[in-house]
Amino acid sequence: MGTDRRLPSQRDVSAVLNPSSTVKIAEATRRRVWAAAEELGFRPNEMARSLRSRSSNVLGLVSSEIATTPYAVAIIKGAQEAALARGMMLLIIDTDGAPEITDDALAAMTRWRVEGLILAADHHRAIDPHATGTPTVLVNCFAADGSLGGIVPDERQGGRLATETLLAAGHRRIGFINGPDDFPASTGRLAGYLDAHRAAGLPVDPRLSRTGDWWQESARGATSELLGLDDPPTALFCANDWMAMGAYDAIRERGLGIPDDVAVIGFDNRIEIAAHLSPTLTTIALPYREMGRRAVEYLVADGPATDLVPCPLVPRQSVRAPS
Amino acid sequence: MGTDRRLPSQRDVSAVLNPSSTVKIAEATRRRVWAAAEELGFRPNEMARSLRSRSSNVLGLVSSEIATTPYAVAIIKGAQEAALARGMMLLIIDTDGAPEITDDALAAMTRWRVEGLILAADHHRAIDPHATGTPTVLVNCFAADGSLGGIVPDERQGGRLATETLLAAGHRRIGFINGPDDFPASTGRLAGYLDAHRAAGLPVDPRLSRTGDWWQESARGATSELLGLDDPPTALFCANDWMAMGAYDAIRERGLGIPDDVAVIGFDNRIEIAAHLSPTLTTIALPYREMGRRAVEYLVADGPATDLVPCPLVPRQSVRAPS
DNA sequence: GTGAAAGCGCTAACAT
DNA sequence: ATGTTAGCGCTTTCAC
Repeated sequence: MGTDRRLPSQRDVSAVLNPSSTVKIAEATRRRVWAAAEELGFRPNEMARSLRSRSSNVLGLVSSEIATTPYAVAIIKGAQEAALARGMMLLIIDTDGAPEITDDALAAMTRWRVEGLILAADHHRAIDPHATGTPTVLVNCFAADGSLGGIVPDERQGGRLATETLLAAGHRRIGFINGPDDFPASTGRLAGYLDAHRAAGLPVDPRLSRTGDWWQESARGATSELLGLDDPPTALFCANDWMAMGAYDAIRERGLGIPDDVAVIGFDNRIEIAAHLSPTLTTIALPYREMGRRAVEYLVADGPATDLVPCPLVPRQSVRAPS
Repeated sequence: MGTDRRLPSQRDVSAVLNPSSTVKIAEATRRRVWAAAEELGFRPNEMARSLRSRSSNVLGLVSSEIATTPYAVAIIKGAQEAALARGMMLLIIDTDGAPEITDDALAAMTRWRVEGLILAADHHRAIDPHATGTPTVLVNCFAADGSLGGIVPDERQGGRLATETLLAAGHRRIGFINGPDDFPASTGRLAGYLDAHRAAGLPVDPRLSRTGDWWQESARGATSELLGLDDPPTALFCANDWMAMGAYDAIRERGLGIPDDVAVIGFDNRIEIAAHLSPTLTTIALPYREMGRRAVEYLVADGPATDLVPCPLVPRQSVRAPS
């Protein structure tokens, strides 16, 4: 019975259980350790591990009002996925937008010695970031002073894609109902609308652009005006799905059909709306999950300072397929 | 110049910075410690603290598909709030419903030595919980074998409240469009519907109850049938907001008005729908945030084994105010 | 290849 | 009221 009955030392156990250890351990020892760990249900204590190795393997995510906003949660989800895939923990705190909670959250992150910090916002906007000693990425927001890298949706590409989708379906007069000027989403989506026209060699009729307030009613009015023009648009690009919903109302009021009389494309892909209007709404999605994922990559691999994530098309019924 | 220049010992620092310490420290020492901590930006290392004190001050929340479901996120939010208020960290992992991720999540929770575990589901249902060595609460779900305490919405009280709201508005014939039988939400809401009738001394006309599939179309059909009856209902209780949306369609098709010809009440308070229909939808809210909050209380204070959280009314325009 | 020993940053028990 | 010391559960030298 040549079985070695001595206990492996602590060091061996550590090396076996720790995939990242470089220490060489005999196969026999490995097996004994695994078997014992299995039998005892042993789980290494992460606190002790972190303390000793002076690396917590923890990333922090502090978000403002994300967890209360139906869709932006996907940012958290994406970050979570990426972190777990790398064997890291994600510490998440949502602040509801309250500054004192943000301070507390940041303090907590420091006490837990997070190795990187993700600051995320519920909608694309500028923020005034606290300086912490920790590597930090911004998601869905950017530093007003440009001091920090930010991962944001490529609004311009999205606006262009929306417009091109309409162009591809044969439309030549495309109305645009935008949000207020002071949102990055508005300026970006407008730029994309213009880009698409330019690329197609088509003139832009300024009378076809209106500004709404992101809400349904404003777009209903704007759509009515647009449809009342001598040479009305045959398609409408609404800068968000709520406004697309308002456009639907106005189009129906005139007894017109979607997509045959007027095609409509939205932005944001709020599926509770987009997938349930009739006809269902073709729209551009905000790549939240991907943004969360990239935030983690950025922190661990030191990615680019600013990252524009493309917004994909979600084709549904409100735009005819190209012929 | 009586200033004491000696450094306070480690023990004093620990006692001062630790609110829960019972050790008595002189006021002068306290001040010196605070000042130094402030100046150095000192933040105690939570890992070391947890390791030594053999208590992690961490709670774990593992949820299935919550972070991808627009509203149930509020469970996480509520739990977060309550945990932070008690100075505890909440470790959150959403599993997307995949069993192997759940196992990983549970293993991670163990390695971080969580002192309590919250298992949450995206909709009210029975689950088959893993046994872990850690105190566990279920939220929005219950153990099929009754082995674990669960915090769930009081569907029955909600169904009763919905029905009573209609009764209070003067309605006597109330249609009920329920979800499929095999959901706790369906059986509970039906029981509440019956309760309200019984309490009001009103008979229940079985022809007024229909079963939908939670989706808009099914309720549209059911509503049409109901409205085609010789003695049609003057009010409709739809077991969720999507179905209320379908009821709206059917009511409009008949040229009837809401709430004057037919009142409608929904359930779930999916605000993206409820607040944006016209007229806006009166509905019953699921108390997700409160449920998350209670889960934490349960774990730290050893609350009741099963907890039914009341569902509040959210009055909007689809039911006339009581006269 | 393996074992022994030190020490991460704290808290708690024991002295003074 | 304050200082000293041991040790939480690991990882990492360092000697063998």
